[in-house]
Formats: sequence, C-alpha cells, structure tokens
Amino acid sequence: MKERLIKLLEGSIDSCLEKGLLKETDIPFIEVEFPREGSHGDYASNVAMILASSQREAPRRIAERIVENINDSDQILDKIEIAGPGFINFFIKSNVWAVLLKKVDTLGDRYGESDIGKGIRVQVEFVSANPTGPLHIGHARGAVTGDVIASILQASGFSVSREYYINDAGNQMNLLGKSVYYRYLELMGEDISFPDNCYQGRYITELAHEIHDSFGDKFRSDKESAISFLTEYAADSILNGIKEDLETLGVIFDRYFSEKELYKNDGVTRILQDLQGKGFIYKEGNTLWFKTTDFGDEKDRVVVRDNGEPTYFAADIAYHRNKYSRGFDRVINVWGADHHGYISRMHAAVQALGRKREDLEIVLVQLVNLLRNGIPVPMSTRAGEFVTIREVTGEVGKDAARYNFLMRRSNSHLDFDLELAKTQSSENPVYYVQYAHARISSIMRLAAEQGCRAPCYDEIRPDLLTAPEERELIKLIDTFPEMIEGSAKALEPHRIPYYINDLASVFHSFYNKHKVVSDNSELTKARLFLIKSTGTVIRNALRLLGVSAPERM
RNA sequence: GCGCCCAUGGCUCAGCUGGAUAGAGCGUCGGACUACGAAUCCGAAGGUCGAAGGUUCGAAUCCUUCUGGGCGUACCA
Repeated sequence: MKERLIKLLEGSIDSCLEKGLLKETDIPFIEVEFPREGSHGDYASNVAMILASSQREAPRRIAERIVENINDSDQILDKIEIAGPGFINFFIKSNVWAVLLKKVDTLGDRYGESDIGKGIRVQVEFVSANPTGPLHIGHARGAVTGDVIASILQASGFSVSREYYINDAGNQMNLLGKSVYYRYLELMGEDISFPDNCYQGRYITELAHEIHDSFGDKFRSDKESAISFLTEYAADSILNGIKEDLETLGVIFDRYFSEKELYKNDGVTRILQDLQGKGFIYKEGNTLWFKTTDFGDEKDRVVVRDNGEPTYFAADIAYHRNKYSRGFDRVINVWGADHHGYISRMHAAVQALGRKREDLEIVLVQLVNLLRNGIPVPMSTRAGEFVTIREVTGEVGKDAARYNFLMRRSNSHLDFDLELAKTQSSENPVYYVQYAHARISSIMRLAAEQGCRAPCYDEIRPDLLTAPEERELIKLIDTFPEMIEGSAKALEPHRIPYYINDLASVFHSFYNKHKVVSDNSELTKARLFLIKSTGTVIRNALRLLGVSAPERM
C-alpha cells in the first residue's frame, strides 16, 4: 500500500514540475508512514515539509498543489487532507484493504521474502569462542543473534554462509592442554600445585578422568608429547560439546573454520610479508608492528611477538583475507561487546588488504546478566563457575531461550532471568505469540470439522472485511515484508519479535470482538481467510526467529 | 586518563534513521468466560525521554559539555 501511495505522490510531483508549479530542485525520497492518531488518516506523508526549504515556500501551499495533482486512477482514496504544519493525510477506501491480502495467499510461506540482496554472497561469522570450555549465556545470545541475522539476510535474497572460527592455535590452547595434564597427574596421586592461570572448571577434571580411563598412565612420563596430545584431545572434545550445545539452541553452521588451517604452508607469515612489502609493517627488535594508526586506530599493533610467535591478530588478518578470497562480498562479524576494542584494528587490517572499510561490518552484542528470580547468578569462566547453554535450554526450552535473546536490541544489555523465561504465563512474551498461532489453528480445525475449509483469496468476498479490527490486521499484515526488509538493512533482528507481538495483539483483540465461525457463511469464509493470513505471517516470522509455531499448546 | 556502548512511567524495554498529543509488556487498581482456547480481552492511574546548552518550521532521535552505569584500553584470545 505504501508503494502505491508513494507512486501517487511521485506522479503528482512530476506533473507539478511539468506545469511549473514546483521549482526544479532535488526531489527527496518520499516517505509515507502510519500516523499515530487515527484521525490523521491511514497513511501520512511529510514530503511537502521536506520540500519547503528547497522550494522556499510554505509547506501547506506546496501540499495543496501536490494534492490537487494526485491522479488516483485506481480509486483507492476516500479523501486526502492537509493537516498540521503540512502533512498530507490519506484515507483509504474501506473496501480496498482486503485486496492487500491476496499476495499473502499467493506467496504463502514465502510471504515476507524479498530480493534486495540480489544474490550477493555474504558471510556471517559468529560465536567463534575458542574451545577451552563450554559456551556460556553470553555466547548463546551471540549465537542466536548471528543465526537470525543470517536467516533474515537469506530471506532478503542474499546468499548466506554461517561460519564459526575456531581459535585452536596459540597459547590459550596450550594452557588448556596443561590444565588437563595437571589434573591427570593428580589422578595418578601426584602431589602437584595446580597453576592459577590454568582452567579450573570441572569439565577439565572430567576430561582427565576420561583420558585416564581409556589410556591409563600412558602420558605420565613424557610431558611434552602428553601436553600436545591432551591439547588436541581436549579441544576436540570441547568443540564437540559446543556443537551439541549450539544444536540444542537450533544453531547450525555451514562451516567451522580452524585457525590452524591458516598456518598451513606458512600462510600467516606470507601475508605478513605481503603487508610488509606494502609498507604497513615495521620491525622493532624482534617484534613486527602493524601500522594500524594509518587507518585511524589509536595505536599500532603487534603482529609478531619478540619470541617469534604471531599474535591472534596476525591470524585474524589472514582469516579475513581468506574470507574475501572465497568470494564473499559482504563480511559480517557478530562479536561480544567485550571485543569492541578490536574493531578499529580489524577495520585497519581490512583496508590494508585493499578492501573498503565497509566491507567488514561488525555487529556488537552486549553482555548478558544471568538472573534467577531477579538475583544475579555468579559467573566466572576461569574459576569454572557458570551456567552452560545446555543447562539453559534444558531448563527453559529452545523457543523461550531464543525469543528472550531476540527481544532486545543487540546493542543494549540483557537481563536473562531463568525463572521468568520458563514461566508459562503472561509474563513470558513467547507464549503470547505462540498462543495466537495455536488459537488460529484451533479455529481452523473447528471450521474444518463443520465442513468449512480455509478458503483462498478468490473464494471470498474481501469487501466484507471492513471492521476496524479487521482493517488493523490487514494493515499490519501488509507491512510485514517492509519490516523484514528494514530489519535486514539495519541488521536488527529484534524488530521481528516486536512486530509479531503487535500482530498477535491485534489478532487477539479482533478475536475477542468478532466471531470467526458464524452462521453467515460468506462472512465466515472472509474471516477464516483473514486469520489464515495472520497465521501465515506469524509462522513465517517465527520461522525466521527459529522459534516453533505450535498448532496446539 | 583515553575510547566504545547505554540512560525513556515503579520494573524490563520499543520508538521505523528528524515529524503531529512519546508507546508496549510486567506490576498496581477496576471490569469481561452457558459464545470459535481467559496462556486472552476492555478500561484507569503512572513521563519536564539523565542534566544544561545548540542546530530548524519541528529533537527521545543530530552537535557540544557535564553526570551516572557497563565494557575495553596486552608482544591473551
């Protein structure tokens, strides 16, 4: 509907220009929006006010001319008013609304999709926690956010790949191996003092047990080779656990990319040489520095330490070059907010690689406070005190967990209350939306029992759907595709929960006021069609969120 | 110290990239089931949008300063 009104306005402005009623100036993008106030019409535009400054004329006078020149050939407008400082308010004829539902019917499951992505290849990298311990609640939020961003982009016509970068090289991993080794020695009855900087979590001890059970004291003597084996063993095992945890959340990756792969054939050092050749790297003693300040970073960064080992940053440069060389035109990284200090150096790296700064987009996801009944649950990864994803999904369920993560803008902090998330009451917004869907299914079942199957658009009389609640529903349903589009452009998943919450709310109001199945068969058919369309939109939206749309609950 | 993020009814948060009288949910108070599912609906109270300036027809939204909170500021990842 918006597009139709925008076309009308464009047409009018064009003919105003022809007739010399408007000066040839920059014509702004025309915006049409929902007025808050019902008396301001169904839609409103502020073009006249925007044009006012460049035309050097009063907005209301411009508006008058635009309104006079609107050619409503399809007869969709009931009336047009000029109001306030120069708003143009549109009132749509009540019988044209239901026409909007036709496309829901023809598109079905695909209603809401678009092709704004034009097949552009985009990679979304998220979670990417190093396999030194189980995922915690903060990772879960990042996982779900990244997953849904990917889904939204997919629905918008991008060709999307979900990727997890495994930091399985470097001294954190070494530390992991050592941690297991010491616990292993303890099991053999050796009296060792467990180092402070090692991982304290119980899972380390469990791994040590596992190894002791299957290998006995095999690794007791040769410390070096033992640690290297244990590192790999532990990383594998932990990574598998991570994958399983992610699966319980409904997050599936297209690819797990190992950092180790970057070091094959001296990959990392070759890239550093390239960059050195381009003059982005200088040497100071044994250390190599990357001149990230050339690109606006606040200080230069080390890429090779004086002991000759490359830093994590060095590998990350190589990784990002690898991404672009695989043909991704857009690269999106979803990071925990604690990594924000990393952004400017990564942008510098991307530019040094000959890419534009915008070729790397970073979505920051703020940290999560885990609560139980409003009381913070203490968390410390190092000390091994945390609630894992599996415990969370096990306790509150996948749907509630995902929905709770998605309700907030990723940029704001999130309180995740375990008790609240699992209460099956009105305090929990997931059920509100799911209930609407279940209710719709239930009505359709009832109608089917009475021999009235859900009709298609061509079988109904759309002009019967004129009640205010019906019109509100249709309006909202009509907005769904543009909402998805906006959410894709802004990389903001939270718009979807807000939208379906609204939709469910309008539906519930409608339901309480009007009977769908009645003895008026024409009206019954029209309303069945309306709620079928509503159900389709809820289902499509929930599918994007990775949340189920139950038919009963 | 410096950098990034946040600040909106009692609580948790939206506010569509500058629009008309700032919106939801929870909580509080008052109503609605012999009607398709009451996990629902209807109504009410509750706000100088952290503070002060500035930009313009118009600011919760943009710019500056300040206050308060989170995070970061490694040759860790």
